[in-house]
Amino acid sequence: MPELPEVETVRQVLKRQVLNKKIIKVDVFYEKIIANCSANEFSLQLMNQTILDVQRKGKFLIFVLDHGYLLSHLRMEGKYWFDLNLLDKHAHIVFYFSDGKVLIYHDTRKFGRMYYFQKEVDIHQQYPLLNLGMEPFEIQNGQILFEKFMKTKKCIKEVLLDQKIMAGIGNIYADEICFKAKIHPLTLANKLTKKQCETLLNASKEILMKAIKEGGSTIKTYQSAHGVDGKFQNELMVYNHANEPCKICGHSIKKIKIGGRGSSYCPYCQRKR
DNA sequence: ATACTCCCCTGAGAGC
DNA sequence: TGCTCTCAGGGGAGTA
Repeated sequence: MPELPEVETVRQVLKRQVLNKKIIKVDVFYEKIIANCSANEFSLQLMNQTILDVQRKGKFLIFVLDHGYLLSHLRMEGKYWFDLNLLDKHAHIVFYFSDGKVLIYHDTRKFGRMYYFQKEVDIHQQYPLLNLGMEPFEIQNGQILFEKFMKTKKCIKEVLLDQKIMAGIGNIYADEICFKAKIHPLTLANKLTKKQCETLLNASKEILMKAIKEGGSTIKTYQSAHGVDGKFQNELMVYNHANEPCKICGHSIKKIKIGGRGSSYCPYCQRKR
């Protein structure tokens, strides 16, 4: 669920809540969340380590510890809570700190994944970060996108969701970016002009920045922290607005399936060319 | 390399 | 009430 703006919001919340805390115990109730080692080893490795920083790359959270790194991908429903009273059957991992505080990983659909790496490894050269493309903010100009798009046969909506090409964009923001750039989501990426690539890149940066500023989008159950709603859902132009009039032109927002994902767009503002 | 299809999970809401 | 179906901010494996 969470995309770059939501993960960034979670990162900021985490940084306030767990920075410099020392882990004294880790309970893993659902082992498959731990992707690259056993739950036992995971707990053992984390014990007695202090959280020195919380970083982010794309949709991955990176807990920097004194002897290693903990990577966390929230996928669709992953979230972090800080109150032991909120423990329920969907709380899969609990970190206990030396000051008596806790960090709970909660994930209704159990899609989220965590990875532990020793400090010696360069995590950016290691799966799963290895294949991540640059974030829109790191891309200087549309020319760079244009060149990447030349090499694919996919439509722009699928390309925006491909983390290898650009990292951080998910289904909500992909639709919003296409709308802002006035590009039909089924347009083949290799047919986009350099000017459109420039527009698309700028739209990506603007929308993601604005969303971060607003604390992300709170749709359905998702919250950056328990009881904390984002505000960007109020700014959404097409996502979650199927069959409603377009806020710009009044035509009805359409919803179709692209690559198995629901895709909303305005058939008038985003005419195919 | 790319296109499919299916899978991992649970819950909400629609339709009957 | 209860069943069945579809859908959901993601990503990966297996197969042609």
